[in-house]
Amino acid sequence: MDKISDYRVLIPMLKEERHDFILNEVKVRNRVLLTDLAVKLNISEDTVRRDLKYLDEQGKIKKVHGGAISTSYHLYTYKEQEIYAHENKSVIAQKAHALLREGQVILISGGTTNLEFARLFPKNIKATIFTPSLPVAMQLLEHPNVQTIFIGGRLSHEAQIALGGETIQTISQVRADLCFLGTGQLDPVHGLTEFDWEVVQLKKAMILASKKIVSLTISEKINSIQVYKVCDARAIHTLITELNPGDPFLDPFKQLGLEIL
Amino acid sequence: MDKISDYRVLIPMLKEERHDFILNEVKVRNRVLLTDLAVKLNISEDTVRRDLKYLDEQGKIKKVHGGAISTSYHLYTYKEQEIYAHENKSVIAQKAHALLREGQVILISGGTTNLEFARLFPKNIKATIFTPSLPVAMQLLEHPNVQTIFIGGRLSHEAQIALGGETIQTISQVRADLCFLGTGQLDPVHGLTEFDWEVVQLKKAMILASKKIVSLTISEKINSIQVYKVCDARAIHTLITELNPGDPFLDPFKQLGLEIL
DNA sequence: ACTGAATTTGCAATTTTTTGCTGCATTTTG
DNA sequence: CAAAATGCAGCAAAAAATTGCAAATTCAGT
Repeated sequence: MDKISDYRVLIPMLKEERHDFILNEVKVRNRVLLTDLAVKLNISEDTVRRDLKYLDEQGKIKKVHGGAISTSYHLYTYKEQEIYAHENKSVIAQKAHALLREGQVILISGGTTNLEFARLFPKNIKATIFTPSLPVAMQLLEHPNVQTIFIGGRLSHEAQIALGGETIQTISQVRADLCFLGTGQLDPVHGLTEFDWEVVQLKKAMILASKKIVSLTISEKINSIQVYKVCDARAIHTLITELNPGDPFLDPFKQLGLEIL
Repeated sequence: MDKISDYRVLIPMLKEERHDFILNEVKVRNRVLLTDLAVKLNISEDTVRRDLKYLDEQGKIKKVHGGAISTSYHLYTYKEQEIYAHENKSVIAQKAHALLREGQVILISGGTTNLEFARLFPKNIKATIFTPSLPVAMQLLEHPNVQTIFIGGRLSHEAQIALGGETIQTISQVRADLCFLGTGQLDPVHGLTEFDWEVVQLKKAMILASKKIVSLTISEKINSIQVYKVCDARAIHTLITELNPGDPFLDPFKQLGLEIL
């Protein structure tokens, strides 16, 4: 992020570029502060104000006192309990874009980080995505280039995902290039763990069905343990957190041979 | 971890964000204390008071001494204002309650009327419900007594339902007591018709899988025709509209032997 | 390359909005 | 009934928005 903003300070942006940048910021963060934008874009607050006003008139964003918020944000019930963690999850979701290739078959499990990943999935990449998560599927329907296949079965009220024998049976018939695995708890020694036995079975099946396992994990879930084990940490090929890849906090996983992004 | 919590405190919230936050709090716990909100949002109680006053004037919450409570549970929950002819659909959904019995196995297709039916499904009735509709499934998850089973498959971007061979295959394995069929167009002579061939296949499968077919139909969809035929009007056992059962408009269906509610 | 119009951008002065505070009225609670 | 808690109105400081204007930039047409 720092790299990018430095770059931005030196080169003045065209109006259209600014607009795109602002729209992206709003999309990713759901809200932006006017002052932040002025600093990031290295232009006066007045210009930002004018940009926001224009984008508001276009209906692209909603301008409010002190900044702007996403218009689509209110529509669907997207309960974002912890605002701070949401920022991190957006960062993680965007890092994960680096792994995507045209035409991949992808498995995505549940969880709010994966939901964020689904929301921010690049609009221009074609992919076939299997998921047992209701909210993830809902998000993916917003992406015209994504072929979404819901893995059916008995739905869990709390987790809002399909669970049970039929679901696992269906997953076993899939061959995916990538699997984005939601993280319960992650520990270098005890691996990936969960508190729900059925979720463990589901995730095991997803791992078996995929060539490459990616774990999107906010750092606060690292170094904690739950009762049931899904897999060893080694079974995860790529670990993506909101931290800098060089952060010593992640060293134990690096030593296990995981790719860190 | 300290970093994160400090970070949260330092970021000022926009007024609209606070409003969203408060609405969500009210929705989740039905009541909120003014002092709690002031602490959580890290602003003065006066500001919270003003926020609550504003939201009260908007009718979103009810302000009471020392905090606020939820007005009625269904105000902020869904985009129900956007559902066309919502009033009528609510009436229809409630009439349909008369058909429900404890422990039934039920099939529900897509459509906004069925969505409304799912939303208003009696909280106290136990049932097992199969559906290929994403929004319907989401609504059903709010009902603890309902076992929801999603019929998976390739998802249609527009209709937000699962379609295709796998979906139909799964439906064919179900034996349901009741099937609530969303209506494309309904005509006494030409029967139930749709403009999407795949949806037709899906509905045919649902009809085969159910003992009794119920059609929830707003009256304006009656006496119009589309290209593909799902079934004869006679195949429908019970027709529920927003009209009075004795309305002469419904006579043609009565003569065909349909039960009218 | 030069001109001149149109657009864009930044600046300063003014207005509006937001927010916290003080003092006082009102309600709740023991 | 009295003490504590809550609500309310007005006020002032800070932040943000608006307005008018001038400098800078872009760009078409010579």
